[in-house]
Amino acid sequence: MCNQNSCECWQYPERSWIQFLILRVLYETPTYGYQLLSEIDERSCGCHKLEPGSIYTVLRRMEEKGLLASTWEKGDAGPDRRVYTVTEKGAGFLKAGLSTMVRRKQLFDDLIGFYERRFKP
Amino acid sequence: MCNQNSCECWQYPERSWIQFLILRVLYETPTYGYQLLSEIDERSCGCHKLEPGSIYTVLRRMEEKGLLASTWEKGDAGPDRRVYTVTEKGAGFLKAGLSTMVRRKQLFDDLIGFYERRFKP
DNA sequence: GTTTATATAACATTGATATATATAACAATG
DNA sequence: CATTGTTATATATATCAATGTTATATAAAC
Repeated sequence: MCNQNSCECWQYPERSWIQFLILRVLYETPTYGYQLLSEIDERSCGCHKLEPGSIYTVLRRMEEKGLLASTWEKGDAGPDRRVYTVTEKGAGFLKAGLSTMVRRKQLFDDLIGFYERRFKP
Repeated sequence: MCNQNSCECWQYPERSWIQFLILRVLYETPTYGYQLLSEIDERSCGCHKLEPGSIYTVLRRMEEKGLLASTWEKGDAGPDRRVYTVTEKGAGFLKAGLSTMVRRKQLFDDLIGFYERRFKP
């Protein structure tokens, strides 16, 4: 099924799905928490709504782990924003996680196929 | 991106990924924990190895939640086996979860595409 | 006073780790 | 033959760290 038999990723990317989403977005465009909320909402077409409490907690913990770094910036309006960028470590984490996801793609597709066969309305 | 804007699934299927794998297998062929270990290992090509301690804990909790039901059966060899089947509630849970996964497919594919563009060796 | 923006304590869920138990089959030993 | 030890099969559970949610609080700018 897969083309590799080993898995160097130290954890299940499915478990930290949101962290990979966040890293993927920040990798291309560093931004701040409040913006990420709508960004992720948009990209997932409303299927992946996050509460503010979730995103800020996750962002803070990711910075503690050294996956992200932040600086304060003045916005056009409203209070200052904490802008996050992906660190080198964060990029490595993202790469390893996505690599595992790629290897799992067929397992994922199998689940989709199963749904179409058995449950599709 | 998605074709629906709402999400009736009460939780992220990514968070309980393994539970959906288990339900998907048991839905077609009821079996016991030890067998599930190799079944899932095989289907994921060794990318999704589970320790016995994980599968039995998950199975027990899924039965507590009413997603699975079990009966003891004698095997050809070795000790008796606890064979699990998917309950009606379990099937509904599986259907709802997979339905959400389908809606997330494009988000998933976007991550795969991102990997190919940015990281592929 | 509404929108924008961040913060955090407390919590439930999840799956992993480590460890324990028990049965059946089989070979070796006495 | 009977016993012993080993391996493969099979289940169980306590404890733990990671994860994301909930609820709530704070504050700046307009």
